[in-house]
Amino acid sequence: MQLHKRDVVAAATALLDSYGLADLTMRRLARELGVSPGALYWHFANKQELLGAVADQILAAVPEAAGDWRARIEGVCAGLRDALLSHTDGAELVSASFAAGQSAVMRRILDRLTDAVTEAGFAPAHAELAARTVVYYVLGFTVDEQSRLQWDAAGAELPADQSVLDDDADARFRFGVDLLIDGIRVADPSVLR
Amino acid sequence: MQLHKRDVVAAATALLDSYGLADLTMRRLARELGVSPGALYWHFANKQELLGAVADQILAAVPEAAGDWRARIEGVCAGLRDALLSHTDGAELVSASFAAGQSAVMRRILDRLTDAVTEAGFAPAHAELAARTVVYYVLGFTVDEQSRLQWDAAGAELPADQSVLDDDADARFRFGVDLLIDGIRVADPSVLR
DNA sequence: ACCTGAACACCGTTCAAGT
DNA sequence: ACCTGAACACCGTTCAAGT
Repeated sequence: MQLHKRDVVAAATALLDSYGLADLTMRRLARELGVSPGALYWHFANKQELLGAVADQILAAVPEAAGDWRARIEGVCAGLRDALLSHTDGAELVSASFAAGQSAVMRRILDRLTDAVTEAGFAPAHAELAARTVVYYVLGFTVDEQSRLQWDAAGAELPADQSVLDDDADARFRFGVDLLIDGIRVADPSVLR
Repeated sequence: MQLHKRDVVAAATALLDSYGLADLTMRRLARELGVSPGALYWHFANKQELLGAVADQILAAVPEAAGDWRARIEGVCAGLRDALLSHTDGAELVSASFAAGQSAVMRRILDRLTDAVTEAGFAPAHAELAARTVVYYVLGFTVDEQSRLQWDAAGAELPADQSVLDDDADARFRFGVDLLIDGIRVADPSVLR
């Protein structure tokens, strides 16, 4: 039967979860699907475009956030991080696809953050810059966190050292988000507080 | 004559500047140096380690920054961005090497930023988190900026559209840095204003 | 329209053997 | 100690030809 885009993306996501980004190759994916490597190029222009589709599938799990601008920023950040952490190398893949301009969903998330910052009182151009700063933080933090997590999971068997207060990754993550929110709160001239 | 680490790094940097990161391969580098590919593995454990050495060479141009904590953060950020922009794909290379933990100089830059944030009144653990946030911003912004710059340089010949106020990249960059500095200023409980 | 087969032009890494 | 030669096990992408 025919090969459809969604089957390809589903198989790619399965490959990612089982073996990681380095083993997500066009040839291996084709083998898994029982087709020749060339077949994939009927459905996707190149590997970047396919990875962008996988990134968008991962990001589909990020929920809409409600509340005031502050709560919405916090919600989007937490949801984004959770989505990235639930797939092997998810942060690295989405980060690369975003940088390559291949993730439509990431752009929508950026727009939602821009809206929230606009509500905080920023002019549109400045709001997008602030929203980008938030995205860079979430991606950078989570790429880092996930690489440590995956390194620890392979072998290392937790050294159980300074891992009581220090490794509360959630709290560390929120600390950075709050720093950015504080910056947004005071940087805007129209808000006194 | 013998091959030395610094010759290898110099040739790699030249290759990067001329053809970009995608064409900086172990085989091509060996060809350029007139040795067999295997020779490189006597001097470097693997490609990641070699790229880390190239990243550190690029980062050697980042100057020490003086002044109060605020001026030092601004100085390091500006110096870092300048260093990245002066090599083809410099931001992407350094970003990847930092994420892979292969850049010793990037860790020192992080330490300098941590010192500055500590001087602003943060406890060490929080200071490093804030410093990381700054690094994620500079890397994210500059990867983005450079990919657009290089895309425009190839062909596109400037559309000359909304590129008067909007594309003042320096100002856009400083806006984000200031946002972070504002966040650092207010997030700390011991500093009033 | 959709896919195969086969090719093109490469990769990173290893390692016995040489000097 | 330092490097060669050759191999191993792959890559992404293209494209005539088939159905």
